[in-house]
Amino acid sequence: MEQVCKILAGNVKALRLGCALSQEELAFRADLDRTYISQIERGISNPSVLVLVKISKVLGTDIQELFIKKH
Amino acid sequence: MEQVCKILAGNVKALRLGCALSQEELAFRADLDRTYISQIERGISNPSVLVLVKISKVLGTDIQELFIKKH
DNA sequence: TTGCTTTGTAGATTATATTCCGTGGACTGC
DNA sequence: GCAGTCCACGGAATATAATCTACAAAGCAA
Repeated sequence: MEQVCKILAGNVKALRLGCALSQEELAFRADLDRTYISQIERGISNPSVLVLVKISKVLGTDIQELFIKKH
Repeated sequence: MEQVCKILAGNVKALRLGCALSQEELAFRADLDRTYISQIERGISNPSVLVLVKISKVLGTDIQELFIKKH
């Protein structure tokens, strides 16, 4: 899709695992679909700002953190 | 719409004016619609990540900057 | 082996982002 | 006055984000 989506993918997955959550649990708490979380973590979707806000809230961080490229 | 969209709105507008660009010129360079730039700057749209990447590139910054709340 | 949980993935549907058309208002300079 | 630029705003059309359903595969434990 694009570089940004790959970065998002890695960060969401890493943060989710850091919280010891399954994709399904994250989806439930963020009021999103499980398969959509899977798409985001694979970098094949182009989510909207509001979706990222929902996810970042559940993961205990802010939306900017999701865009930071790790090393 | 939501708090984050208002922050986006203000930052896009401020950065655009800082570059001395019209909405139309920003839209052209970012390959977006003029009226959509207007919507974003009014905080009434929920743009996708790829749209924000396009805009931030034209404005000479990165996507994270667009989410920083100015005091 | 079996059973359970988690995730990938595809297709069809719904919701909404994004575009495209237009109009009108505020402002500036001539 | 007029012409030109810039922007707010609406409605309709199109593109795509986001959901829902279902099935398969991988991992892990008993």
